[in-house]
Amino acid sequence: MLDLKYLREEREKLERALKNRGYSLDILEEIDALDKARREYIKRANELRARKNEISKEIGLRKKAGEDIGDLLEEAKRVEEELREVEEKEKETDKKFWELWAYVPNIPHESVPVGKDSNDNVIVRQWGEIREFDFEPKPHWEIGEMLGILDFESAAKMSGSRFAVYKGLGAILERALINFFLDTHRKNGYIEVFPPILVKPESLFASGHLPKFEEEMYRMERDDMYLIPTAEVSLANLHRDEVIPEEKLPLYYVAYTPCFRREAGSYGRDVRGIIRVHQFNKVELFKYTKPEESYIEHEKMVQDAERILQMLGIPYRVVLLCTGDMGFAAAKTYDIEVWAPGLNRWLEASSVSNVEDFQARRANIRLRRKDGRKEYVHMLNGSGLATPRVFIAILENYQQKDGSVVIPEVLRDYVGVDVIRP
RNA sequence: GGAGAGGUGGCCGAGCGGUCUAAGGCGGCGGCUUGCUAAGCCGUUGGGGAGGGUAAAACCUCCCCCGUGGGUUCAAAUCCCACCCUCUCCGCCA
Repeated sequence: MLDLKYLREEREKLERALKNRGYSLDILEEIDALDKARREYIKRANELRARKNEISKEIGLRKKAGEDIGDLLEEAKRVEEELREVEEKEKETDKKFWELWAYVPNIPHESVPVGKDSNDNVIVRQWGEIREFDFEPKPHWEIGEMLGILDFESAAKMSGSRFAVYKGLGAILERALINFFLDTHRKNGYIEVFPPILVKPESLFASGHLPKFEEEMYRMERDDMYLIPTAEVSLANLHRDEVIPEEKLPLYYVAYTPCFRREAGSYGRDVRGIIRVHQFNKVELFKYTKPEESYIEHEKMVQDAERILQMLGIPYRVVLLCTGDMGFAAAKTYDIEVWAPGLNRWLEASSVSNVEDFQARRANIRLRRKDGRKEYVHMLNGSGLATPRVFIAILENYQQKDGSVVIPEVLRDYVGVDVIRP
């Protein structure tokens, strides 16, 4: 949620931001009108309540003195009547106003390129040698099935499409990745957290996933709980309604969780393999920072995620998303894409965003300056990393002509073997 | 799932229909005193909103907030209803 100053005082900035993101400006008129109306109602209601308080106080005094209070009771009735009317309108207007305001996305940072869609994203850097194959590299699902470490048939039987069963060394490799990610980030100063993955709607509102992305999530109707689409949700709620002393910032967190996504609206896309599945594992990085430090911390977070891929020897590129391609809550986002030779394409393995104070305002998380002043903190999130895409990259980049897959050196202690053979 | 207890300011804790503008304590901050330290004394100390004020602050006025939402009343922390959360015990289960 944005600061209301953008609506009231810095309207041009807001309009430019919406335009650059490809949003229509139409709702702004309505929001603006609602804001003005609601303030009028607040003003009138406050006046009436003030009078009401006066009357009550005077009744108390007069009663004690044994005087007549008939005229006051009458006035009180009139005031009460008008107050009810005004309060009702106020409530209604207020509700509509905040509903609409909650749909307004974050303002992109000035360093974000203006653009329409992913074609306008900017490749910032690329790392690693793209391997030349002396045979036709296979897609990961073929490798995985051939090695007996991925089983899509059984997965479809128990859960339907877009699920995978990891077996044997496949299961071990998956677990190895999670542990390797967690261990590495922990050594870089992140506090490890294992949060709930079933959360209340308020938590999703705070992280910015509700109300806009209801369709993307699995909901437990009986208890009105949701399965998290990312650990960002849990980590963004870790300090909800808290005031953090500035000397405690920045706070670094890392969490492994399963993530659940309905993938509504992507029917028929990436249906094979584990590119796009309903349930996957992800290690998430999260930071709470002072506003003046968030962009430095953002760069550092990207590098923390990149380091993992360097250690694994997987070629990747860092992409700066343009205004039209960024997520709702983000002010600036870098994607890290890994090279998948079997698919002959780049796959997003991480998305690292600075949401500035957008979530902090929704979650009410502030910092206390040394002089006692309070400000909203800046919050950052980034995958570090999502396992399926890395799993794919390992299988496809490290595949050998005989169908075996070499395990990257840093993972060998975790997996227990150097090569997965047919 | 059953039974019970409880949710009040940063924390502890009183209050049970009208100076609650929430006692008192602890903590924090400022000061005084004290040759140091401990202690003592005085003062101060919540959040949100609307309006005014300012270059921006400071500041001023009013309103709301005692778990949440309703209700009763001229008047609610206090009475009534519903819900949420926490804790204890029992049952069931991983």
